[in-house]
Amino acid sequence: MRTTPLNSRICPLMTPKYNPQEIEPKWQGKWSADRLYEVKEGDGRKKWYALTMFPYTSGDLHIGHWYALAPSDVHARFKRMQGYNVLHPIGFDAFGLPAENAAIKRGIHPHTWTMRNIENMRSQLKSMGPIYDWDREVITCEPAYYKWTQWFFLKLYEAGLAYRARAPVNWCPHCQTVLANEQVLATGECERCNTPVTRKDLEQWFFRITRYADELLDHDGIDWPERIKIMQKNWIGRSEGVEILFGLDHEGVPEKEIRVFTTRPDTIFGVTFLVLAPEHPLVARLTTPEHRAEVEKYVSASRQQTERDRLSTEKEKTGVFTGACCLNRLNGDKVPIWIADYVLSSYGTGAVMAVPAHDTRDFEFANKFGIPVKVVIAPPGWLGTDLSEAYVEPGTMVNSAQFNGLPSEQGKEAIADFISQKGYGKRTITYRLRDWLISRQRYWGAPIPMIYCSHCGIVPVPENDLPVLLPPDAEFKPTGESPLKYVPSFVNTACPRCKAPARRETDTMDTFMCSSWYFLRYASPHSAGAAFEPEDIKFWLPVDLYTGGAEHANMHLLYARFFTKAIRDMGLVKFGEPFTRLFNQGTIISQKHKMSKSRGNVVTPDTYVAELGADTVRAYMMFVGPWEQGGEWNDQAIGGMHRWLGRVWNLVLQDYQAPPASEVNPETQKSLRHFLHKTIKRVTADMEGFHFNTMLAALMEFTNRLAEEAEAKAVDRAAWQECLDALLLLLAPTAPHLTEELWMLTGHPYSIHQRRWPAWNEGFAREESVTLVIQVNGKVRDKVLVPASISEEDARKMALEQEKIRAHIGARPVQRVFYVPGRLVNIVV
RNA sequence: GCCGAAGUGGCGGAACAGGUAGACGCGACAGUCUCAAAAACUGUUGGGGGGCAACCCUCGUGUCGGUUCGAGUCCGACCUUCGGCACCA
Repeated sequence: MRTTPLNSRICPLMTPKYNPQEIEPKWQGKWSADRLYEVKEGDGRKKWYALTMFPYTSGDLHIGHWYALAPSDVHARFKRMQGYNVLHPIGFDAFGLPAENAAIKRGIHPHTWTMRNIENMRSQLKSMGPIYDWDREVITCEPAYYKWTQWFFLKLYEAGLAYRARAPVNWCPHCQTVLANEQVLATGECERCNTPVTRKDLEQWFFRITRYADELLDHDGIDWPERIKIMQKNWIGRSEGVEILFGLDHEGVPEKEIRVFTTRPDTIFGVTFLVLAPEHPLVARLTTPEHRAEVEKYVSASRQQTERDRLSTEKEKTGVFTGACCLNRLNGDKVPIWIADYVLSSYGTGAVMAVPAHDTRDFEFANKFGIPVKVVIAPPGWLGTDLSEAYVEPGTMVNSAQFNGLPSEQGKEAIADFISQKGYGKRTITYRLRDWLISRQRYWGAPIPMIYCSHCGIVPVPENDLPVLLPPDAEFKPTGESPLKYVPSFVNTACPRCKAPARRETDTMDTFMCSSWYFLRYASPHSAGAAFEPEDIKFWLPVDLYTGGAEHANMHLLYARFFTKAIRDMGLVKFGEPFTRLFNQGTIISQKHKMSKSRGNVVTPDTYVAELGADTVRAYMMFVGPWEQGGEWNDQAIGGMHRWLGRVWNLVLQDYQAPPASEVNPETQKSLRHFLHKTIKRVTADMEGFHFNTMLAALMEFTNRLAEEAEAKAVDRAAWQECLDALLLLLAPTAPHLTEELWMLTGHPYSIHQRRWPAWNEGFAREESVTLVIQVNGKVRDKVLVPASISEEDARKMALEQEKIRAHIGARPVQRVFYVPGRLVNIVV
């Protein structure tokens, strides 16, 4: 243990004080002037593309941003020191509603607001000391970028992956725009502003992401967290089942069938009614005159409901009878047709066959409206009595004609086959995933490059005319229609095909379109003639390591995968997965809660950087807990990190009093070397596994040991210096400024960040002696330091000879002895 | 309701692969320095009990069971917290 204060060893006049305020801007300036972090292709080094989800231009980086960005930077620096050619770029997700809302609220143009925010964020980012090559910065709202966003839209259109359709869509009354399904919360609220979302029938642009549903379910070959893969699988919601046609025979109704989708064809003999979604196109035609008033009332009421009300599972079932019936072709039953809002028009066929005996929802509905319940799957030991609740498990088929007696799992297949043979329906697969709605009725986004001509119909803007520029002079009235609609100079154009006057599409694109390809642009940020250069893509892509929050599982991460697969099929890239490895960092919380403006617990890094320095903030972020789990921001604890960096400073700069050769202790020297190599090994492994908290703990233990050695003065100068050099190199990714300064002050050539990561020698890292634990009946009774090479025989013998152990054994005979090499001996008596 | 992650000192967290629970840090307490305080540094710090003492005993990783020579770690049931999905037929 340390006995004398370190400070007493340091001459205050000779040694500079650790002053991050001075050294951090100094080195940042020098690195920038020297273009130390400039990224260039093809110098023979292996590439490493490490990407962090780029920030939205909200104006201020809070500590959550740093928690995403700083450890990524540390890891990228580590890879760089390992000899990789590292691309670790930064940019800004710059289109989006908040800019427009700010414009409305404060009278600033969204462009001004955004660019001002970027400037502020850029200087905040720079204060962190990252290895970003600012020449590769990408800003999605710049015409040079969104020109290519539009170009990709045209490519998707050409490929038949972009289409325009009228559909009931999610509408946010507050944002005054439509939203994609992924942007509506489970509560039915807008993901951005938490306003309950309503429904509107609108003609909108969609991307055919559903065409890739099966491929998106396949995560083979990519190293992603299980959790995210499961979230995507649930979201895509593939279910295999049967589409069954129920016969219709109604005067004046041309359709002779209703299509229903079911995953339980084994229950078809238990159908006692059919339910259509209120929006189902057949509703109006099938409803009989005496039920018309009631049905119309119900349809208009459900149309007005918010998504939240509509989807609430708490709510009691409602519905009305249409007066019409259809035919169950398997048993000739006449089946009454109801409408109810628990059936969704957007899933399956918008119609379900209701089997109250074997579906909880149908059971509830049948009970309420007095519809018969017919058991067709017998629960084990069933006596033919009425069910008190739906039986949804497998069982034995009954009341099902020729299928009686079959186990229901088998019956499922048998009936599916029977239905397809008879032409009553076919096997099919349904997905929960819907096509991606990308139109937005707002100003601050990339205009959809389409033109409507009264002669030629929908005509794409020719590639040569891109970009379709956003007019700077739009009014941002939130009217529910795109502000671009009211800019005549924008709207009015000539048809590219027939030259007649035509109108431009005035909706803009969902900003998730902008972020679906930004990772490609970083490879060729200045390419003017293309979205990217194939050879750059070939060199850098796919992204080796993508880090960011898990909240994007079903939005950005799904969209980007779809986009990549789509352009792969166009032949633009050769890979189908953009991000080979994904890592999700946890959330940093403060005062036990997630940081939020409303709670007033948002921590801003700037004040800590100003007070303690960026190195302290970087290191502290990584010390609060495992990166994937997040951690708690603690104002006290960060002081501890600053103290430790100060101790490193003093330790490195102190004048080590090496002993004369005769007083050097070879044992200590050896043991210190072992500690050093063990530390290099630990730190390397922790870096590789993103275990930054334990990596720093290992470095702290190492500095504690060095402080002891500074007192003991038993190792020679070379050994001491070797330890200090390694300490600085191991700490360089975490505290780039401090280590650069100390590297210089200890007489090394600039720059530490161009040095190689230290290597360990396995022979030195290996333990020479181990503490052998001796247990009696599983309880630790003694510990003995033994050579690591001790033989099993010796260990057993030695254990039984220990005085304390003999005392514990007493007169009892030894029954068994367990030996775990290098760990313990357990004596059972 | 379903899916996923996690429950360890006063606090954040360590513990590879079933083998010393509590590394590292914060806080607290005591001390050094100081007129004093702050800062810095040094020491102690899971609970209970015993010993003049180096130490010793005992309980202890959300709860209850189980497997094992041995369980924070594996198995079963449950409780709590946090994420995601939720009338998806």
